[in-house]
Amino acid sequence: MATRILPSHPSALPRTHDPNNNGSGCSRSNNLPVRRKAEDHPVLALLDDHRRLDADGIRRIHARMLRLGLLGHPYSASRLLAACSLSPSADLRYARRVFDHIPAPNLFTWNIIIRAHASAPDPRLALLLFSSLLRHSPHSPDKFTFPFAIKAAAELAALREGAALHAMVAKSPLLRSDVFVLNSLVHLYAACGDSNLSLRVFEKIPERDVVSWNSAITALAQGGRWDEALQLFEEMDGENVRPNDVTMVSVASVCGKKGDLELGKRIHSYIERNDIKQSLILDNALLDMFVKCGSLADAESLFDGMATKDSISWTTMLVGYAKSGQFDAARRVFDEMPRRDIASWNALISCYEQSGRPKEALDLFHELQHADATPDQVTLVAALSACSQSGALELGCWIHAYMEKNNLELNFHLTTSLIDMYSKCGDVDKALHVFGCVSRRDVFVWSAMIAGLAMHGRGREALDLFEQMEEAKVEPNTVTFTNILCACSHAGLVEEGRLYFSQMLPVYGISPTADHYSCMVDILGRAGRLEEARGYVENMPMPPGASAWGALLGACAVHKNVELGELACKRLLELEPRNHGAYVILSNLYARSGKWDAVAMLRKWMKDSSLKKEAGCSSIEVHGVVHEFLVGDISHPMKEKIYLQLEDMASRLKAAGYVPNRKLVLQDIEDDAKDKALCLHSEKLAIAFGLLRTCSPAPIRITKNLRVCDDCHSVAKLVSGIYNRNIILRDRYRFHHFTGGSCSCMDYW
DNA sequence: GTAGGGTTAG
Repeated sequence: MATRILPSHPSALPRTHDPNNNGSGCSRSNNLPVRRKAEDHPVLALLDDHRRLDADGIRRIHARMLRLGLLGHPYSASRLLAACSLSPSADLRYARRVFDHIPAPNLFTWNIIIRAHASAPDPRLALLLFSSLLRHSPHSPDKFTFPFAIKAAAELAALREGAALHAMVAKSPLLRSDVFVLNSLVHLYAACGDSNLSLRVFEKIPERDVVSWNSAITALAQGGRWDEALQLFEEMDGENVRPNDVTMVSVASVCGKKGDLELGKRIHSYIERNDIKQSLILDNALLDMFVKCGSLADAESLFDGMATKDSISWTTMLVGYAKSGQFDAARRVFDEMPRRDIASWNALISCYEQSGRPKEALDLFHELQHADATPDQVTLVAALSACSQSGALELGCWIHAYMEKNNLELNFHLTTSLIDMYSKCGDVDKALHVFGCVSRRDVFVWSAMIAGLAMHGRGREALDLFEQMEEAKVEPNTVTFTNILCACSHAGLVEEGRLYFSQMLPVYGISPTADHYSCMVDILGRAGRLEEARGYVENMPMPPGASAWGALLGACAVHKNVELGELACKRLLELEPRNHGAYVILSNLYARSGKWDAVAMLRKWMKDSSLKKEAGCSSIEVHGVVHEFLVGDISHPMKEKIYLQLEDMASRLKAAGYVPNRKLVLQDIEDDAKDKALCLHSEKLAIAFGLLRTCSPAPIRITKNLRVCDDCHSVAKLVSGIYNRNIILRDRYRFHHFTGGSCSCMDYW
């Protein structure tokens, strides 16, 4: 902490105790009608009820006190400072100016000004004032000072400064047994993320009060030690400390995090039985608990009965509906709530985005531009993630520019989101640019960049980056390794993949998870080493999941191994009976191997079991607006032009010798209809729209929710040559850059 | 001589 930059405090200057100096710069008149002690001047009585004073009232009293010379008296001055620091309309800059003009502030005055800053937006000032107190005043901090200073350190999660304060406390017998001081230390260590230290302090408190227990329970709750938090709650009883509303807030929050509805209901009735004080915060915590436990009915009935509600109450209900898929109800709550703050917007935007509804998320983000709220970092992370999902590069760029224009600080989270957005929207070089511009990178930032290079098939660069990450002494985590293995897979780097996989545990201390094994299956399978891949699946230390069997099935489809493919598909379907993709890949495998009977059988079976395929959906962004297409979509306002463009494409492709790949159509229909179904695939509609609405040299960027089909892949290649346009297509697994008639994936995906 | 610590959403 930069305590040295503290501006010198006026009180630090040597002072002569001139009775005529009232500290206001004017000489006191000797002609006061009645001489009275400054401490009981009637004007001070006006400050008694400072909760009711507004800024003007304080200013008037301040002026009178100046005229009367009362600010030269430490006690009277402290009364004014208390009023202007603690009144609800407190203006801290004003308070600070008053403080700076008090000639000899007493300890009470120091405590007030430190307290006021500890819970203000910049708690660093409280710590600066504390160090100024130490260095420039004749007073020593007391049992009142420390809780405020420690609170400031807690707000900043400043472990080093907090520990220094703790060390000072430990030297004084009076301080180290004061329950207020100790409670604030329990809170401090929790806020710094060290629940162990927090508990150590708690255990040494000689006479614990309810706040001690609450602080310790909260420390455990926030440290993810839910069961221990509940255990501590039970222990309170044994020590004859009655839980209060604050206790129950933490306990309810733990129930929510555990998702334990039964326990939550018991807690709810405990609150009613034990006459725990009602509070808005407690009601909100219970609401949140019911929502997290998935009981909307309980949440609704509590919400309906609440006498007062704030935007947290409304937002919690909104999230409840959204998380249970009732987006109309969520939107209704959003529209009905009396006051929407940025958090309400964030909640709905995030819910859309996290439920795979990026278009709704971005529509709402657009709506926010005209609303009475300002996007914050949470908003932008959610919006960027929605851009990533739908491939909305233009909007993503706009958000990036918005951040720069508004000097929004690029924290790790936002940096990661930006890199992820640029990578997933197809502009990995822009992602690299962002990566190169930030000076500090945590493991998530590095991992996102490695993932970006991986999905574009730039495996070598991804591995180089990993080496740089090691040189920068950033420890990789389990996600980093998934991304590295993914890079090896997309670039066909078999030996490298094998090497990194084998080093995970012995060198990096990270146990390979099912995901990592699946990546290995993918790496080996793609390279045609099917038996070795099968060995990985069968010798995993955990039961192989759908992703491992899926990787093996995909590899079998590429390398036309029907027997192993059937086995992998069977195992996959045992785990995920409704995995439509598995049937499609198996059917493609049969078709490629000329097993038409099997194709027909599979087709019939799928029809009989009325298995619904996840609808293929392609989106393309033009001038900041995302357009979505389903197969055969006729809902777009420009549908006539799009279908004319498709006809143009069909005739030019035919002239180039293209034959539709009917084998890929699973429906039992005539050849003509098959051709039609093929040419109406969502990615072709999006390509047609892209040809219409964008101009060379801008690439046509398309995002597809499923794996791109063989036929669309061939068409995209041809279109890139015939129309001389670059097409960048992102499918569920990777990017395809189509240029001059060929694709960056070398037809291997 | 005055006062203090702990709690809810995204």
